[in-house]
Amino acid sequence: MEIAKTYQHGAVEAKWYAHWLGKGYFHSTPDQRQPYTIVIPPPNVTGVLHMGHALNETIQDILIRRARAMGYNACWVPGADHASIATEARVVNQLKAQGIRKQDIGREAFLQHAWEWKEKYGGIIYEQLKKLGCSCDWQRTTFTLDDTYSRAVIRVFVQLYREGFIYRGQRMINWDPVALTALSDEEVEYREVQSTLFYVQYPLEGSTDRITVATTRPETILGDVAIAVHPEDPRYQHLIGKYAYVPLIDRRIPIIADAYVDQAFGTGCLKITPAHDWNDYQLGIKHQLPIIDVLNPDGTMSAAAQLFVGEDRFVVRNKIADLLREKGFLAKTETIVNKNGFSQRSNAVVEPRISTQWFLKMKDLAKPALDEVLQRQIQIHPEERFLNTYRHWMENVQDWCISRQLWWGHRIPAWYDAQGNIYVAETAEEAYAQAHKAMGTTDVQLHQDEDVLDTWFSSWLWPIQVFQGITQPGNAEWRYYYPTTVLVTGQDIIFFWVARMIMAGLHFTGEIPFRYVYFTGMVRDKLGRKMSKSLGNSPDLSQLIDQYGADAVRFGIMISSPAGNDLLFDEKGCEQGLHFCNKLWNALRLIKSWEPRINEQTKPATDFPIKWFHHRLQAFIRQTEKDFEQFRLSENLKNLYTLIWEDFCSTYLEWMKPAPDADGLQITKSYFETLLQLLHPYMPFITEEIYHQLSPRDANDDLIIKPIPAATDADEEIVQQGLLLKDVLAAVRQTLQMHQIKAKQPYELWIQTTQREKYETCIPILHSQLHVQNIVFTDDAPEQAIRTVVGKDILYIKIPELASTASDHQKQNLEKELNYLKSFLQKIEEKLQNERFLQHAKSEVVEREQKKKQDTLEKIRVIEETLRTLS
RNA sequence: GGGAGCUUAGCUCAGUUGGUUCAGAGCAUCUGCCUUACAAGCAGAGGGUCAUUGGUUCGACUCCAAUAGCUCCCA
Repeated sequence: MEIAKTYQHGAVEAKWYAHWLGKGYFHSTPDQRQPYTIVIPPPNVTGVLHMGHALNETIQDILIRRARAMGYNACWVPGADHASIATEARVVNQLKAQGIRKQDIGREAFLQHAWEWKEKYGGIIYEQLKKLGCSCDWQRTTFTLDDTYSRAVIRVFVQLYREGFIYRGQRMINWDPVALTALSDEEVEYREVQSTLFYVQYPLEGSTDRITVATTRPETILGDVAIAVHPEDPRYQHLIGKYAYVPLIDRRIPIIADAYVDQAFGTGCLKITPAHDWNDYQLGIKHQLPIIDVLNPDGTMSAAAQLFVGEDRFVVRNKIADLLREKGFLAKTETIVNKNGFSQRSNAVVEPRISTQWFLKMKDLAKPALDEVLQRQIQIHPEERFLNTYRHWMENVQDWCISRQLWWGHRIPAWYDAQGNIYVAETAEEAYAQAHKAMGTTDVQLHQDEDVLDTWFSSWLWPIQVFQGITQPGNAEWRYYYPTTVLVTGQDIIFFWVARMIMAGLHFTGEIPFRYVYFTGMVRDKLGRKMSKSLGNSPDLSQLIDQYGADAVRFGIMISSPAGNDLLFDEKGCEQGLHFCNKLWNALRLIKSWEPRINEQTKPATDFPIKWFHHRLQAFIRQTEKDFEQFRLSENLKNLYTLIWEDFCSTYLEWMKPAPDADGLQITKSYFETLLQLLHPYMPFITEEIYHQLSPRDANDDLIIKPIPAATDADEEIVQQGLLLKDVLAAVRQTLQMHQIKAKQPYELWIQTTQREKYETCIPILHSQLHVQNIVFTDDAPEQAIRTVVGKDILYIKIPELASTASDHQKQNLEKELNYLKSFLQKIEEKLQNERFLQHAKSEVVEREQKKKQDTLEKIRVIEETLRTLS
């Protein structure tokens, strides 16, 4: 069969994905083997795959494919979360475009629209994962709003409520005035913005003086209830205990002292607005100040504000400033940079707001979750970077606001009676039963809480509930797959997800949810900027795959992403991947071209290449085992790339030319197969394709499931001999090139060495690689020859017409080398003469230094001799 | 303001227990090649005071401290 001259990725990738699926290779069921389990960090159902996902999912696929080939029962569970805020926002917008408001159609109808939306767009991300080659067990696809999953969420809510972890209370929370919902602390992003600092003068009671307060939020002065100064601030001692008037509305407020106030900021006077600022809220409680909420939920001014009622907070900010200026209360303004909180989902400026919400007490849940990690029951990679972050958050954890004022999500299973009593139960029937019992009558009307739960309150159960561990505790699948093996996720959701999954795992099952956590960095562009929609610097993944092929894209992503480091994505990497595919393809073409020629071949003159590559390969397989233990995927891929390109293609295959015999061909194919196996996790499609092109295969003989052989011991001696041979080849070629000797020009190679046996087996290779006429061993320098030095050996290139000279360049190089060796030697000698070194250093170290000294002396002798004959 | 991390070749990064046969890779650059697998290729070359300063040590890219610059997290 004729093999195409270039590799065509498109058709090949579609073909093999369908083949693997058809064979059921991705599907896992419990059996005798050890499980290797990964649960996908569920992407938003609203999402399309971006580069961050691509990095994440590629890593997971690499781990799962490797595990599958190492004989584990590999199970990768895919799925998505329902993304309350994001999805609801999409659906609301879609309805708005049709002139429909969600309040008008009601909860039921709205949810129907939302489900339709989910059916239509929710699967996009799965198709993209398939395109990328992800070997997920699609039969296990889970969605956080599935019926059973929802039951699990409700069940744990009820459990935690009964255990006293969940409470309902009025507290200050982060409010998203656009999405009209509470947010958790983690859903707020703080970013620097340019703001105006307004210096507002408050008239003092019983005086014509004024006190000046600096604020970036003049609209909130309408909610001011006090002015605070530092108790030791000499400027304001006389004012403590006095009263001032809020400009424009003339509210009489006290001037209080509190050490919290920063004397250096602004004027050293702080206005206190407990309803609209976290710190003011605390101060308000401490000093028993009233709370005046001047904002409506949508960020407009409330009736309590008295002025500008119903107008937006940002509009009012300017209007108030103008009015203050007009009335003479505005002393001055300056521009400053401060940090504002933004909603991760809607990007609205978050408003601190006092509101009644449901909270989960975190302290007692966090403690065991921290301990397990500190005791390394769960190992974080890379640890040095993220363990401290994890610990810090866990030690300072705040209660988690878990209610959201939305409809798309798990409705809070709490019912209220007319008196406001709360009944928390898994079903309405149970809630009624509770109410009947409590009230001693069946004449009760209950109303369920309107709010839903934070999306993360469902996804923290993910590793347990994808195996029904909550709804069917102790079931066989759960027992088999849980705890899962490794969680791969971005460092940005360490708190959202990782920490809470560990808490949930320990609390609900008594076991950790996974043994390893592998954190990836952020994907940035090649200039180091975060990828974002607004910058437009995020490449379209589908387009990238169409252009380069999924294998090349996976290669491009992995080749530059060491664990935990940010990945500076550059399309160049994909191009390199594409070239690599081409290289592999051509290796296939070469090997296949040998097939019809094996009969012509007699036994090769040396089996050194075969021996050498065998040991080289064994050493690599062993190293690979270590690399995967330490999640050093990028390094492993780099080394594999070099092994294939340099050692296999440029070295081994060249050394086997013009063609091997039948046995040699067989061995060559088996080497190639092993390389393909090692590469398969990174580049699944082309490796499977080449595997099948290389030899006819039985029906169930596919690379994806072919077990990777265990490494045998590598003979370091033979590996070294290969390196020597490579050095000799390079030295001769370099010398020829420097003397501008054409490749076809005949010459003789004389070798002066004390390790003749190392050369002898390789002479046929020297002949085939160097087009040398004759090779001889010598003990003396021949006449009329160019010299070059390899280690302790001297090579002479004899060309009758050329004088016995070296180029200046070559001399310089030798001199440079000599200087280096001499200073090297000096340092070794100093060391060996140093009493304290001999006393303190281990005996192996001293021996090694002595060996180094001998070797170096020998090399120096050789170079000096060469230089002498050159001059 | 509190905390963490980073700083090695033009760029992106390796360098695992301190001991110059380890200062390395890829990309980029330069030179020579259309050698019958591959020009998406082959064969070579150049390039670094390992941020700075001090300390520990017989010995520091590696450990410690300070300084500078960068990044991230938290408030």
